Amino acid sequence: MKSVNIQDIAREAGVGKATVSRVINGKGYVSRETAAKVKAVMERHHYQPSALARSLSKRESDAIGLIIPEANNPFFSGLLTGVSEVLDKCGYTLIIRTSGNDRERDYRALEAMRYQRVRGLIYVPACNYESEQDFEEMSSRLGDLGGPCVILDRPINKLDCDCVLSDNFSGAYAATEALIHAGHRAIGVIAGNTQLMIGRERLEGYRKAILQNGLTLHKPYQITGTFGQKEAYAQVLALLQKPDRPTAFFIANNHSEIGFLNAVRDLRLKIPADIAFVGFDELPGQLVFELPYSCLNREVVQLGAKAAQMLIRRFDEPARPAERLVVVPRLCLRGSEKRMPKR
Amino acid sequence: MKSVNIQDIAREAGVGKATVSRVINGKGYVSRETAAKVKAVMERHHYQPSALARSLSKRESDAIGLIIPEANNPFFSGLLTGVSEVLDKCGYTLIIRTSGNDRERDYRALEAMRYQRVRGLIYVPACNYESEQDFEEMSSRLGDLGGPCVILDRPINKLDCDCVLSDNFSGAYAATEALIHAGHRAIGVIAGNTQLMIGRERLEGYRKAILQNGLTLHKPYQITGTFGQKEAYAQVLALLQKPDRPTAFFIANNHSEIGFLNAVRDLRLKIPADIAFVGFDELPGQLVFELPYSCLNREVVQLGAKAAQMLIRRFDEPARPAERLVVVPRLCLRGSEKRMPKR
DNA sequence: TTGTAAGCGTTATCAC
DNA sequence: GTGATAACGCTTACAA
Repeated sequence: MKSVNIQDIAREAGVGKATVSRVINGKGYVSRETAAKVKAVMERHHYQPSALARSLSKRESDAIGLIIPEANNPFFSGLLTGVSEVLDKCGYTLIIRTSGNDRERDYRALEAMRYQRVRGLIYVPACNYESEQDFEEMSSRLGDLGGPCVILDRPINKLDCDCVLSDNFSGAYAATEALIHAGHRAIGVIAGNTQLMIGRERLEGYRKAILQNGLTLHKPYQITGTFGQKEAYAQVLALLQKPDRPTAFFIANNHSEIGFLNAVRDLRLKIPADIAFVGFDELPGQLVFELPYSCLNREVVQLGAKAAQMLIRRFDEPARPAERLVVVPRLCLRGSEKRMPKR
Repeated sequence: MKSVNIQDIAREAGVGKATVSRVINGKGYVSRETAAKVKAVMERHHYQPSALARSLSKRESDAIGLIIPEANNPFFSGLLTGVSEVLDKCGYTLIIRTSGNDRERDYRALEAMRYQRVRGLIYVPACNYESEQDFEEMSSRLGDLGGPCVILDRPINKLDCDCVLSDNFSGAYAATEALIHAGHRAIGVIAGNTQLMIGRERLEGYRKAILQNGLTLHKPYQITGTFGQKEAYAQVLALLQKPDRPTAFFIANNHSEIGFLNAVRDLRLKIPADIAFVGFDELPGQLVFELPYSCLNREVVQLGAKAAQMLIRRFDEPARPAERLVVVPRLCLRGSEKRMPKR
């Protein structure tokens, strides 16, 4: 890591390093000629100041941390894209870390960010840290960070902090209602991970829509606590083989949706003739194959961009009360929600 | 960015900061009791040293840069995942930046990495920098970086530098040969971006396979220079409507494959009965939908992990000759390559 | 308008 | 074993 430093430049230009610093930062008085001379020397040596030294000296880094559960998931890589675009544009540096949805790794990621003295953090927590103890722990850790934080996608209750969230409840409500409006009466739900708050919110949206529309909740139609594709597959397969199976499903997440689709395929059912549904988020490749699957659509890249903007804004107005942006997912009906006349 | 520093700890523990430093780094002599005392104070204050100061002092940062064209693409987010896993495990910090396949942004990314004084760089270039001038420019910039670099996926000719590449030629050759072995004689190619070397290598693999197997190259069957889905769509649509159309295609990349599939769908052709193919890389969602599309499969996450390992290894052995890892894509035949008897 | 010098939070080199 | 002290490369008063 040996390279020319400000001192070298100063010496060669025959000025003091303060002057070079002024030139670099374009502030403070410095005469036209001196500036030109210094610039020439800098160019000649391809001089690039050290962010390390600069941050240390200014007591303020230009690095921003991003913690996401996984990079290899279209939702999170969409967030990353949005964040990255904004930060690039604004001249910040992006430090990224994944938690694998694991609490310990999440803590380690937080510590790594503190170690790097990030100016701020954009954070998709591995879980919601709901118990009193977990919450305290998390509050303390976020406090130790020493900079602002924007919580993204997965809320942490009671945390007085900027956040960018989805309105999971409304989304689920709208999706379920779309099925009702299409004429369905027997509607099931595949709720996904109800350990996560977003999972529970979606389940509640479904329930509310059912009840508000004069239908009744039917326990066996509610597949909850399925965390992955496999579990969803098995449970959907079982439910669909019963005589009084639902005619439609609201499917609260991607993984479950894939399990569902596999089950439907194995049972040789037709969508939507035999079974209808509305999902949450586009499936990877759904647009590629132009499949007529209805879903709740979130502008994922936008979500990430918003979070980054919010964080940057917070740098300028540290005292402004915490902001809470809740984005309502857009319902995209493409046909899979339809109720077909009995054949 | 105000937090307790090594001085505060030293004062409170009643020792010198050198001692605290020794405790932090676990090297140098320090008595059991002193160490315990210091550790207690550090814990009490949640003390975390500053990577900034540490790097500056050691003249060596633990940040590693990653430059990729886009984050929102399964191939690159797979690389990112692999890189990230290895770096996390080895205690490095990951700084990421995207180029959008744009040369200027690529340069800016490189500069950002230098600014941050990354210890090393993992780099998927925006293009191959093939002209003499571009090459010189790039060499110089990589040299200025002051640390080792691993080139990933897209080679830069003549650059004496570690790299992790795919054997595009062999892959294309194998894919084309699979079509030949399946009984096809009229085989086309959709070569994608022949501006990029990987595009040309794939085209060459196709050509060699055709010739080596006693077939002849037919110009109209070779769709080259298509950069995206739209162009591929239009050209495939045109070609497939000709009377002497190919019975099969080797499709050199994802975007082209999507264009191809759309054209095939719009012409109501059946795969593989009417038209067969083998693609390069899995399509996003291909596995989800369990589509029987044959392709060349690269262990993407592995590729990223390999690059990271190679970089880290280079830190320890700076003098070792440049390493060049060329991974041969694995051919996955799932049915779309078949030649069906004439109906 | 410019230079000097005192930090910023570490590590590393010495003496003790 | 331990503690001053001088780097590291930069910014920022403060003088000049």
